[in-house]
Amino acid sequence: MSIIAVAQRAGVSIATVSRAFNSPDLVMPATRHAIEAAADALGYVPNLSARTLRTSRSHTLGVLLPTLYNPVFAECLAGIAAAAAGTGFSILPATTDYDERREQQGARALLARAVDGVILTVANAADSATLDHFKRAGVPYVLAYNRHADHPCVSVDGRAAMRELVERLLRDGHRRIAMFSGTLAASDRARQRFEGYEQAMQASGCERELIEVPFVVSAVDTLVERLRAPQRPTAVVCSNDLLAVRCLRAAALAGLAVPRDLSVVGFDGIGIGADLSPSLASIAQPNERIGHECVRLLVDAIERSERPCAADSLTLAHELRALESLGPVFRKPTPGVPR
Amino acid sequence: MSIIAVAQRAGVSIATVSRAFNSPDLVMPATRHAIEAAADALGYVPNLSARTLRTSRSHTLGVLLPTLYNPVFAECLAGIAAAAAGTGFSILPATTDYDERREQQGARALLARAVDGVILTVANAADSATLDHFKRAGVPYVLAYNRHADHPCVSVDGRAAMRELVERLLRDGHRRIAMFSGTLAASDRARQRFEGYEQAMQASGCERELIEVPFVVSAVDTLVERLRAPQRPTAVVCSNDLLAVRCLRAAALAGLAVPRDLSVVGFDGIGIGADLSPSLASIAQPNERIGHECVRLLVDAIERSERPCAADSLTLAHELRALESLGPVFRKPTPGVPR
DNA sequence: CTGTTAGCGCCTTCAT
DNA sequence: ATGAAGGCGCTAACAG
Repeated sequence: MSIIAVAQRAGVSIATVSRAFNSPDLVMPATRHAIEAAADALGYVPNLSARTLRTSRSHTLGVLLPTLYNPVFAECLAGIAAAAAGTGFSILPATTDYDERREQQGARALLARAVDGVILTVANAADSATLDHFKRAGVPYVLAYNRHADHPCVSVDGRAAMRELVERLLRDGHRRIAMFSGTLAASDRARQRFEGYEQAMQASGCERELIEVPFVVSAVDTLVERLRAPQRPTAVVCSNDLLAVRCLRAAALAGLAVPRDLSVVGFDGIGIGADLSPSLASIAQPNERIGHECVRLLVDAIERSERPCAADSLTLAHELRALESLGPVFRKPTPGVPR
Repeated sequence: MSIIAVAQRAGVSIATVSRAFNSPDLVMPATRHAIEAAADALGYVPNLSARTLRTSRSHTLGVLLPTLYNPVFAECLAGIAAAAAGTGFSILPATTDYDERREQQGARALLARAVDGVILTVANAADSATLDHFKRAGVPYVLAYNRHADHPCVSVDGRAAMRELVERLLRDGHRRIAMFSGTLAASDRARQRFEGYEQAMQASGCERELIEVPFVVSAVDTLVERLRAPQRPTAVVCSNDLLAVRCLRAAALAGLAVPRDLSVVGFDGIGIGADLSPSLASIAQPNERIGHECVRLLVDAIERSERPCAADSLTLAHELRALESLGPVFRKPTPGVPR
């Protein structure tokens, strides 16, 4: 079933059929209708490969994300998929598992598939071989979650968000506020969030405490130990929700009630957080919307035969989801004996 | 950069270059090497669209899943993506949000993209317009999670799994075991799991209790109410982990300690379950592996120009993950006053 | 406004 | 074992 059959049935040439689909206003309404009628009488579906071969436009967006095991990215991908569906682009997802090599492989695979653009999250936007790769190849791209002045990004201001959060905790009476994070070296986002924590703490004169755990590893044990010590924190801010969930668990294992003895706040706003008990307070990012906006930015640029540039970057609003794990105000803890 | 440049540089015809890539044994080792050398000296990457246009093989697998907000499917998709990457197929994901219309749309979109095969999870394998659609179009497909004698499926035996679980709970001394499920009409899997529950309960002579909640809705309230009643269940088995998480929350809100006062077991084995507190007991499905096997089945068939058939179906082993929310044995509850 | 025509890059008979 | 040549379905000049 090709354009030819449609042309014959409609009694026009194939060029007209092509035009009727691609530049409808270039063809007389009458003939256009005849063509449309013929097309769906025959169940004609344009052949994307032929079109791609001819135009070297694949109408495909590559998506390179760290992992789908973190709901943040799954949610973002859902947003991307939904947005793409509305634009006639399809998406080609790949995950990197936070592995530099897999990131490169993924990039190569996407390039081989001739994607028209790429949406990706990298470890360090400031210095990413993968990013260079796309840049060199002239492939339009947008970063999701990463924030960097030199690249087009769709993100929230993690630094400010974390600063505000810590300021609020300080206002609530907390003094020993620790930050729980994955390896800072492995993620510019975690670093930016840490900076926000650092700034607020520094301004307050309170002592900072960073509990950094090697990536992926559960790290609950480290935390339990820390939470059992006499000078334990009264609040823990986490660089992401998955860590915050573990923090909740560590608190339970350490015999602390959340939020009575300890406030816990995550970052990301993954959906399941609200269903936990205590429900997980979090600095929520609009994950789905981030996906949407990435697609919009990218597709807009592509359709103008351009590439998104740093100036197109979007900072979306975050929202402190003050759920149960964030205590209302801090009451002086029973010293020594928690629980 | 096309096959022509490679041919010139290697001093052979384009036909030979094509063969060197597709049927290496048809060309002399010497010329083959020359071609390979030329190819990667030039950084040649075959043009998939041209190949697809010529062979009408897109080397793309459609993936139609209910949602990525449920980690089960995100995990499965990760498995699919990983497996596909190893086979030269790429994947084209779409989600349906459990909506019949979106399911149809998705199917149409995949068909329009000329996917070579489809991996999907439908509401009811026994009667699915979407499935018919693919069947009629002659598109090879494999069902993930669904189980039905007439279709190729990769799944675990949910009925048996649930039966075993309930038998174990009965052995542990539980008598009032309730099942917590989404709308049974909306999912054949939930129905099969319920059947397992039903069988075991019936055999034991204990009274069955199905707590069915409308899809998507949080349903915590319904459950809290039920758990506060005097004749409350001592164990709740859930048709999936997301519901089980809500059950955990409902228990907390009802003032019940899990597992002391109530055992809760989910279904699916989503990764985050193990990090909760109490950690979520669950009948774990090998989600990633389900994805892998779907790809394998489908690709094998496609490469033989066939379609997977019902006889190819795979039943993978499930595993009862007996984590904290499943109490060791049941101790008679303080009647009337829980907590 | 519509038709004719020349490829896009590749695979695949058919010869040799 | 290799080469020559046709055509997959479509778009984009170029004519008319």
